Amino acid sequence: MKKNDEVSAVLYDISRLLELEGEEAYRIRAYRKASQSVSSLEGDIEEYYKEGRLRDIPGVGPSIGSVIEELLRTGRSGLLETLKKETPLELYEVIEVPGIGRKTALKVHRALGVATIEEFRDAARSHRIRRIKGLGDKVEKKILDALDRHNKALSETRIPVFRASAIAAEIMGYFKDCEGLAQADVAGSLRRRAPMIGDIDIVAAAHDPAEVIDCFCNMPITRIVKDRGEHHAEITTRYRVDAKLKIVSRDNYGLRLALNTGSKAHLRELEKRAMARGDRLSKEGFYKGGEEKVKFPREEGLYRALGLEYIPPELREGRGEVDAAAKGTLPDLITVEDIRGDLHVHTEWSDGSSSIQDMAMAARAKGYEYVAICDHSKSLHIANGLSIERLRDQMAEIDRLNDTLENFTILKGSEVDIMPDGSLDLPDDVLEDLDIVVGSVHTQLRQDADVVTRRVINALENEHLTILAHPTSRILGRREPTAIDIDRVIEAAKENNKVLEVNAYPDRLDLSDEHVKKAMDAGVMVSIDTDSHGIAELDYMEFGVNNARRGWATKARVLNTLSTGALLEYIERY
DNA sequence: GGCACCGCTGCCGTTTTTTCAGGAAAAAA
Repeated sequence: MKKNDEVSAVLYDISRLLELEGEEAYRIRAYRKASQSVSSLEGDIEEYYKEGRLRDIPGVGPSIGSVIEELLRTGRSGLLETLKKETPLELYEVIEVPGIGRKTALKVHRALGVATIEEFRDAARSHRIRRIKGLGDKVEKKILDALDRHNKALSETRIPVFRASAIAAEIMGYFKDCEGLAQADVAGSLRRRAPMIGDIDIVAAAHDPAEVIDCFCNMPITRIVKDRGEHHAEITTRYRVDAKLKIVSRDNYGLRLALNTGSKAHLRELEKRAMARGDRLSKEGFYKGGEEKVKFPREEGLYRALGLEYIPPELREGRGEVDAAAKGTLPDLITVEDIRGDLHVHTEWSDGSSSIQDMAMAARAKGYEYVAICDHSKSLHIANGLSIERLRDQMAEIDRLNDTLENFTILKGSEVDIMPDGSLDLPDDVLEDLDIVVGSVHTQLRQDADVVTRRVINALENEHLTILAHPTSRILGRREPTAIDIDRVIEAAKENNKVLEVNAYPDRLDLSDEHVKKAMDAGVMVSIDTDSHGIAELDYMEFGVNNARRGWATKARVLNTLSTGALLEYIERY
């Protein structure tokens, strides 16, 4: 298999150098695709070569085929070597930094001979970049800021929860075939459904611990076994995320699961609670009256012993959940089953990939009563935003489709851009003909706090707007939220009876859990919507609901738990 | 540069605005 990786790496390097040179995009993409294809190849590429089947590999044609052939025959690539003479490969790392483009990087490289990220940083710090013709102090500062942000991003080793969930599901799938296993659960921050996950914690009980450890260390996704003991193991997966397994006793499984689920702040609260009741809870276990050791096969028993309602994992963040559980005032959390429709989805009319009808059918198949088609409005050109005329056509199309549907309603909506001045991208006479208006900020994301806050509040004061979508515009791990003052936004939503979205798109989760909590505390409604751009993405709902649960959201405060009639009435009223 | 589906070809992601610098890069879904 090593040869496959080697070939894949060479093809990838070629694609990067071609990109640096400004080669035609499709040629770059062809090499990249071939690289990907070779790396995910099941068989040995040398076998393909020997059998003359290289071109059976998807993305490999005559040209790339001969590059691979040369590589396997001589161990070298003439094309790669020629390209390397022109441009150093390290320069590619610079253009990968968001905010520094290819031409700027090349210009700096040619003027100063610098190539690595460190050299660029030095060049910017010593003000050598501002002296290059065509660049100035502003660009120099931009480069420095971009490199700083990049540095911060590199030290972030966590991954978004939806990716961690998929990896954990894969691990649990392998466990099914492990005979020595009695029981296993995901624990840690993933069980709490935190937005970003550092590593995947798994707690298991075993008939045969050695076999289970073996099983874990020999999974197909295991790349490196970092640590291995009689009752624990730690691996790095091929997704570069670590997974830890702890084998615990069956009779105290519940307590161990709770201790391994955390959070630290939550456990500290539990320990304090135990102490106040004359008991003791620690890593060693639970001691009734400080002396008698009590075991809990199930978590519920532990919480009961502490005189608490059972606290769902999503709430275990030390944000007052233990007090609430003691008083019996924990929120009755929203569940996926409570959701009756999706109020923010796209179709092929703008930048989605499915038709209106397919989105409607898929939504109905999920058991929903309604779906709101909210394609982009005219100003968002990159997303193929709808002109007023096309929007009118779409509304007519939805009317036609609704006539054919029973027990399901397609709502006419728009994800209308909130313009930099706070006005909406559609005139009132269009807005009032829509069933639902979802407003979003997509441009000018770097406005000052006061400007962007006023902008959004202005939109919230528009009588036609129903929902404010992804209120902070954050993209997990990639883009910081806008400088918006969320407290003022929540206040304005309250005053104007507007709904704030919990965008379920997995790298948005916006509102954040903390912001959802603020909205709940303020008595503001939220709507959990997927922002789907195709039928498969309707399944993102689960991540939005999990995120809302972390923010203590209850069914009563989630707009899209309403029936179609109640929903339309609600929109009409406010 | 690869590929699909027939011919010697066209498609593969796109378009506009903002920003910095004086034409061009970067950002937005």
